[in-house]
Amino acid sequence: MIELRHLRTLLALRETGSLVEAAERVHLTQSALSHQLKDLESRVDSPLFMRKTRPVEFTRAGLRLLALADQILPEVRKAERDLARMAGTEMGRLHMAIECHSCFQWLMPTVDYFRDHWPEVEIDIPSGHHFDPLPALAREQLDLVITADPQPIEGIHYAPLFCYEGLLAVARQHPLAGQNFVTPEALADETLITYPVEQSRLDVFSQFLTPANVRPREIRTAELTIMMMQLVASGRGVCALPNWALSEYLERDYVSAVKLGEQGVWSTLYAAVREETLEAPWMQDFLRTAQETSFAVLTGIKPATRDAESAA
Amino acid sequence: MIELRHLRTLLALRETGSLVEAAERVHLTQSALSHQLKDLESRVDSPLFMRKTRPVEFTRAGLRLLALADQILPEVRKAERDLARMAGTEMGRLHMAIECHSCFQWLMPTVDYFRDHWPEVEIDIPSGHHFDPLPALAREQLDLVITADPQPIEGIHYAPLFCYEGLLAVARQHPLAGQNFVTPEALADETLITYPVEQSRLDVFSQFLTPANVRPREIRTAELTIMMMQLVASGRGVCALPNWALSEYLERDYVSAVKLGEQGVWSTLYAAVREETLEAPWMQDFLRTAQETSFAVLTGIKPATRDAESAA
DNA sequence: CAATCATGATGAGAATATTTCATTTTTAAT
DNA sequence: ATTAAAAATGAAATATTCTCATCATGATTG
Repeated sequence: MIELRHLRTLLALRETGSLVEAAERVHLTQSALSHQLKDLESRVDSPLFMRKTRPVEFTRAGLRLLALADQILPEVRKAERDLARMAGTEMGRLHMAIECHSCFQWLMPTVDYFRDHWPEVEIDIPSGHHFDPLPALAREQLDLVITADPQPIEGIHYAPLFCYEGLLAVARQHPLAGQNFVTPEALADETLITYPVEQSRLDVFSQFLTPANVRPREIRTAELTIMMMQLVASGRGVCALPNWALSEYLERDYVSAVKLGEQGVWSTLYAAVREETLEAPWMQDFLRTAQETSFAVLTGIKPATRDAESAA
Repeated sequence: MIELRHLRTLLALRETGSLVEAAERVHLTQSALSHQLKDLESRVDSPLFMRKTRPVEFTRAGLRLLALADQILPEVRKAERDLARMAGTEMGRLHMAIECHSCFQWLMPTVDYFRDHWPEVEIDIPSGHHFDPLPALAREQLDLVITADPQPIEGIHYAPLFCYEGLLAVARQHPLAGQNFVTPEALADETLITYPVEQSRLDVFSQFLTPANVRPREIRTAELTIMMMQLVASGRGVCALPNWALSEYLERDYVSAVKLGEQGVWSTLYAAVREETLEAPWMQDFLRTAQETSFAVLTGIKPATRDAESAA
């Protein structure tokens, strides 16, 4: 007999494209998933997907099960929500901090969904906090932190959301436009536009400029992505942003983008939560929604793994 | 996390009204079900039903889960059907014998459903067989037998369908009409109308008249229930039929009905199948459909799940 | 072209979860 | 009250699911 567990696994597999990552998402080992899927295949007496392709490719049987999963798992979630509400356990608090400034773009739909469906949970993104988010999380001043820099802290769980590449946005007529990639040194004579946060929190610095010991000629800050784009488009500077944050401007040929170094600069975003709150049904729901939403945002670009991207 | 197993159990519990019977239906012990439900209640953190009433009464949380079950289990079954078809395993044969003559009433919808959804399975109700059905089942001449008299035979599984009471239909003006119950002796002067089958297969004889060593004055036979009803209504005899077969005539005050003896005469109908064929997905589907349909007939409820499906 | 690396498969044993058995408690009926 | 049926319970048995360690495979790279 098919069980919901199997359907959840298949969804994770479709979203991640590999057993290893799917396993991480459902909190199991790769081995467990391999066994589970083999068992499922014997139950339905058909292969479900091909393992030799990246990302995995589903068979007709696999697609049929995915369709079932898409159809019923949301209903199951709805029911779980209703039940959690009936249980009448006092609902929690969800105060978030977001280290990655561009994340508002895909986080806001998740927050909206959440406000609709868990009205009892007090949701907030306190701005202008001066404390370090991760310790504040451990101290229970925060309940969730979106971060690209997971530090192992006792009692903190990091749920991976997705992987993205940082690109350098430049004006279309800029000499760097059209290059395969830029070297750190090439930025020494540029004006770099960033969000107004510490440099150590910006991937361009921590993963690109600082290791090469380069500083840009000038640094300007802007609050909003659209403002950065205007500055870049008019040739008043360059800026580094996640691929998905740039995609809409690239499609409209508003700016150009170049890889940062030959390998590119990659990060994985995590949602950090305390292990106790991880169990709460609303937290589970939030994380799954966040993962799905981010997946949806990214699918316009490509599957979220580093290898898949750099291969392309 | 909720699993499909839990939903299937809850459905069985609603249909049977007690743990003992629900357990039988899902092929588990009463103890297992008690544990499983307690576990489920702790997962959703609410009681699901009251055990002190017969039949059990569901709480709001229990009803919510039942609604979920009604919604998604039919979809799961559809998927399983599609998968069985994709697996391309050769499809079986379903030749049935029906010992209980009135059963055609509720069996026909099941057969129709089945023909639509498992066109590959060769379904047939060979009539006019002269052999004993149960041995013929063991001999693989038949694949399913509807019977009220389960004899333990090696390799034969009896899936209980439902329990019913045999009632005596009499004319509205008949002296027995209105009595609380009839004694076997009261039938010694009556004309008894039966289906044209061996007396040993009729509950009135095997459970009522024969133990009291009484024979009715005369015995007439009729092929169809409606014909029996006409004879009874016009005072030309009495006849014993299952409560559910009589209900439509009782509602229209066409005839009256009396209990057979103080305790009544009760039987359970079983679907007998060979253990090997029990596993086949189409057989599972047939049995579940038969159980649901018979349940629906008994409660007078049209099963919503079937409607939804046949609409699609 | 070997060496490396990542992915997925596999077998054995560990850890969980589920089920049964034997028994007790509870409830309803006489 | 007494009894019979139903449900709960604890412990043991069983089944299942998972992890660990390891291996095979294929791709990538120097």
